[in-house]
Amino acid sequence: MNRAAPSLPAQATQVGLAVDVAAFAMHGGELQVLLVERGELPHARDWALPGGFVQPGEELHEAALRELRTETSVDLEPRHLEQFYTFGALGRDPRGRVVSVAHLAVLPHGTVRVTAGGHTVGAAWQRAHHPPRLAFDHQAILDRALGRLQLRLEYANLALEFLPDTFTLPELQTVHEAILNRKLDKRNFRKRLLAQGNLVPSGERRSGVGRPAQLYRRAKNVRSAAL
Amino acid sequence: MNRAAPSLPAQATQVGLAVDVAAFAMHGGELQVLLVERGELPHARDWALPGGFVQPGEELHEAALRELRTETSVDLEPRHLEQFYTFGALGRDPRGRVVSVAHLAVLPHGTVRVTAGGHTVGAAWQRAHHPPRLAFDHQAILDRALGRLQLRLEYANLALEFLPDTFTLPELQTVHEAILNRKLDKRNFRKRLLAQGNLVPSGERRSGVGRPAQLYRRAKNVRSAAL
DNA sequence: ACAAAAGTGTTGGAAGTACACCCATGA
DNA sequence: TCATGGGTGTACTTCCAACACTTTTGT
Repeated sequence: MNRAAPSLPAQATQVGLAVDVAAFAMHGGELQVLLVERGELPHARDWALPGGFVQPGEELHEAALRELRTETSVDLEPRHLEQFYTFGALGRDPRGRVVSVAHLAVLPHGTVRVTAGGHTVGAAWQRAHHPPRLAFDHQAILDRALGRLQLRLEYANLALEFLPDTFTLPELQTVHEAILNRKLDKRNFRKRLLAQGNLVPSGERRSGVGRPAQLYRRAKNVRSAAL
Repeated sequence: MNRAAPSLPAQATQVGLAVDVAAFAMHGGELQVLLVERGELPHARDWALPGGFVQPGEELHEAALRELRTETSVDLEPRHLEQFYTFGALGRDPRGRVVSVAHLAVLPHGTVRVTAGGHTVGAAWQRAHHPPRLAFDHQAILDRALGRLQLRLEYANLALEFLPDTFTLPELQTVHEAILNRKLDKRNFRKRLLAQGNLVPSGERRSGVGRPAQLYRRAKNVRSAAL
């Protein structure tokens, strides 16, 4: 280790460092993404992913959580957050050079209420596969986030994060279908998920319109989706 | 579009923006990573991944290519480069806050000669799985790069990038083994690769010590590894 | 002839896909 | 009784992993 701690050399470009968060949840059988309505220029009144500038002395993931908290009132644990790509193209922000480290977040079930704060005038869930027009290059960020989310579905049992403690298999299947944006075969889906051994029947059943469905919960030893 | 182009707000943290490149090649049947010996503080005389600060008006991938060119004399096409993770932890650089966007590069076969330039005093290939002690957090960057490289091997026929136009199946297998860092079964390997249909026998054979091996080239329609 | 590396097939298990009917309940 | 959604099994295919001997060449 060197004792000397010289400061940044002159040729080091100084840029604005930002984070953006693509936060997903399931509502009404559809995959939703959390968006905010900007209150300031540029792109005032446009929808955007929650995000903003990193503060001095703040880690990237801390900044992402803070922005999410202040702009949408959603308080998240670090383990539900994953950095997935950095957007730094020239001209992506009209104010100057801003590099944004984009994060993927999976919101635990029940995170429904969102309220605008900070510099935003609105915060709302929107259909992830059919969002409104987005500010900056946020559509590109969202596209890449969706791709990453689908990749994660294979490994981690990510879908469980979107559901309450107990849930039915048809509900779980709906989550998978919403993320993958396509229909799955019921029998094959159940076979695969149950064979995995991560689900245990709770004994209870849930009545609805048709035949009541068996309720399941995640097995004890299953680690919650490592993002 | 807004006409107004306000400058960055006061709360925008300004940080040093850097890129680093983990560039790989095959030499002597082993996966090698391109390292430079630093000539300046901090970490003078330590080995590091090629990289440096992004210049104003320069895209991230351009900066990565430029640093690679000036520090190691390796000239690369953009399609051989992929951004894979951004390292921005506080304290990762003693000079101040520096965020580094790390890139993965696969060097086309034949890229052997490297010469130090810029602020470096040395440039050399080193064993990717057994590198010397690295400066900053570059060991973590290298680890993640290796992981990404292994993932890429499945999809894209990445391994072909490491070989000349014509090559033998044992050579191709060696590349896979070097990247995965484990041995593969010869028969299964050949079956899988040939079934893929991306290889065509060139008709020629290559003589060496034992029985001569059939030479192959990639099929016409095979896109070269999309990184 | 021998050393050295290339080349070749079969079998078993695991995982995925396609596909159609019966069951339990509430209205 | 009927409408609604829940629940079940089989056959086929594909992919992967394990495994050992023969062939061709140079020396």
